[in-house]
Amino acid sequence: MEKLTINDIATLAGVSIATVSNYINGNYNKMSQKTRDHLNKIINETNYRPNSTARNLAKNENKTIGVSIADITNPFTSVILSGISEVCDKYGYKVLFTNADNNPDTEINNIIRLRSENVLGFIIDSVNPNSPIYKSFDNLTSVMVDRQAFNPHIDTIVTDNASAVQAMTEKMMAKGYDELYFISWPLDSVSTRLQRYQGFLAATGYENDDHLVTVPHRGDKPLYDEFNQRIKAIMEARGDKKIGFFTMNARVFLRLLKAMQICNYTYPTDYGVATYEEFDWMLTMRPEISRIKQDSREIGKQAAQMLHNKLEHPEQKQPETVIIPTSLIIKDSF
Amino acid sequence: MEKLTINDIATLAGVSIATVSNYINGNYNKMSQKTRDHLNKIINETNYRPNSTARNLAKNENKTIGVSIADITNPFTSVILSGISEVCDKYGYKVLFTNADNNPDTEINNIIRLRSENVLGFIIDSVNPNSPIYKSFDNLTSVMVDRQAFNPHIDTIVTDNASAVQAMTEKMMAKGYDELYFISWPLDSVSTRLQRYQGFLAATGYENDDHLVTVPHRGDKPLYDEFNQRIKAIMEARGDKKIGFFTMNARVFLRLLKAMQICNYTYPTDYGVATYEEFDWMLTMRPEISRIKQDSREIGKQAAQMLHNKLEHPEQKQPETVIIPTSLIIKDSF
DNA sequence: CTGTTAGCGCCTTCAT
DNA sequence: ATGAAGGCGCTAACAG
Repeated sequence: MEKLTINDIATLAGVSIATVSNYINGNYNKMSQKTRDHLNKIINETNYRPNSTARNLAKNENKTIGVSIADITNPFTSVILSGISEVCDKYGYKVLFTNADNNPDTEINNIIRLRSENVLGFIIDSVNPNSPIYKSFDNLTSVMVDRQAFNPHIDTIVTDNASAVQAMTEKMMAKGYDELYFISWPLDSVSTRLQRYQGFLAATGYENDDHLVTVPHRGDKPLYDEFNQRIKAIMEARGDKKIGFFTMNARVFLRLLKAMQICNYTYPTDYGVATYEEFDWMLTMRPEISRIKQDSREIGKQAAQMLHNKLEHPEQKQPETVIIPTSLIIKDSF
Repeated sequence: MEKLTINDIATLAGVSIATVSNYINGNYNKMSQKTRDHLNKIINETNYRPNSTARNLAKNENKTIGVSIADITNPFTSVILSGISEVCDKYGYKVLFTNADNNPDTEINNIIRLRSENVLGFIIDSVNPNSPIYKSFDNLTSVMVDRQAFNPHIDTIVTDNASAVQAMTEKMMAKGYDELYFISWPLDSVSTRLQRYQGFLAATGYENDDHLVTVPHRGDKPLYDEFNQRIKAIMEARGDKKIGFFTMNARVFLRLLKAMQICNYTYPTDYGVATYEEFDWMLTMRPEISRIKQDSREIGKQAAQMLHNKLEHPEQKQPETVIIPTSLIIKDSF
């Protein structure tokens, strides 16, 4: 079964390729009912599919957007992608997918490949939004998501980091905690981490980093033993101070919980806790966890919608930052 | 900044388009070092990118594979996608991504769109592998993943369902349980659910479905209240029989846990439990959960590898089922 | 080493 | 209502 071309169909049907082309494109008014039916029959029988590469070339358009994802195994990210995908479907964009596996170099390669595919636009969930490669990007054809560059020149959809954390931290403070700690991956220069930490600082008023605990790393490898020691030390030193922790995302939250279990501390008795991110599995924890819920699907949807708008109505503008609101869910974990 | 074509570059450089084409394709032996340098300079300055649509048309090849995902927000699935993506990168395939959001109709549309894109091959994580649309698929260009058709005519990569569950159930039986229940979404005709249930039946020897508990649904909506009642009834009727549960995936496991919490039962005292699937958040549960761990990344990788092999060496063969092994992790939850 | 030319499969005026 | 022909941007012989 060879690949059929428009020519084959034309000769099979005994018409010219122009007529077949018109049929394909729904210009039925340009042919008799008879040829229309005839073509319909032939095309069904032969199961002919026009070559979309040739179509794209001829029309000089390629309704494809490139999506560069930092780490698709992150549940938060996969929900973003579902939002992107939904909106792209709606507008008829194809989605060219790449995944960087959290590796900045892979990400750069992905971007380069996407570019050479002549995609119409980009949605980028970046490992490192400050990478020089984005300097060459055009705010007319790209949208970034989640992590933000220090000096963004591309529209970015982010979740509400700082003020949500600030609000949650204030709730904790209102419960009379003597000390609050912010637990995080190494801040490095990741905007989401920094912003969340800023919110924490704004609420607590701490003026140095004594209450910042990051999971130690050797290279890429987290050193959980050291982390556990650190937590243990903090707990043992607490005396009769009331002590609480805010974890910067769900994974860190799990690590904290684990560290606490090892030395037999339980919340909310021995310590209070709240976290950024919400997942299903939190629903079965007792007492329930206070948490900040973000609408990741909405992030994806807005990113795709915004890109669509820009592609339809190109207009050089100052880069914009859209903040998707979060919701505070307060339970009895502190 | 207009789109540059190979022609523009040729005139700019004062050479023919053939030379430019050769340069683009790395055939440097077909030109002098001088023109090579010259072209290099021009292309860098102009930031020229060859139009990949035109290239694909000219070479009549399109190194793209279409990926149809049932539900990308499922953590299990997103790991599969990461495996697919990794191997596709390695071989230089682009990934055209679609997501069905668990909707069979959306899935069919996605497949149709993918097809008209003239992708080289398909990897399909199907909502409904028995859909008639797959009848028209060719085992030369497609691989399915996870769920399996009753009468597969396409190679399928699945996880070890039946025998893993059987092994786990046998471990439970060895602990002297008087009754074991299999907790699941409605079996419908989903192969993974059926196979896991078969494993359960094989181990227990139950000859009817009295020990199958599915989460009741009204349409698409799960009726958790009814489910909770059902669990409660089972627990209250257990007398002093030792009773255990195997949950068919992590989400159902969470629902069972929740139902148990509502009536204040805890494992392993009041009941025993084990589940299919492993996720990070299980690590903090006390006692730890006995579980069946599947290597979903490997599923994705093998699917992509297999597709690649088929595309390179087309050969009509009987459809094959590849079973990726799982590992039993036995803890103190039963 | 470099240029000419005929396609790749389809679209789109412009005639008929 | 239908057909002929040029063109989309690039590749791949084949000449020179």
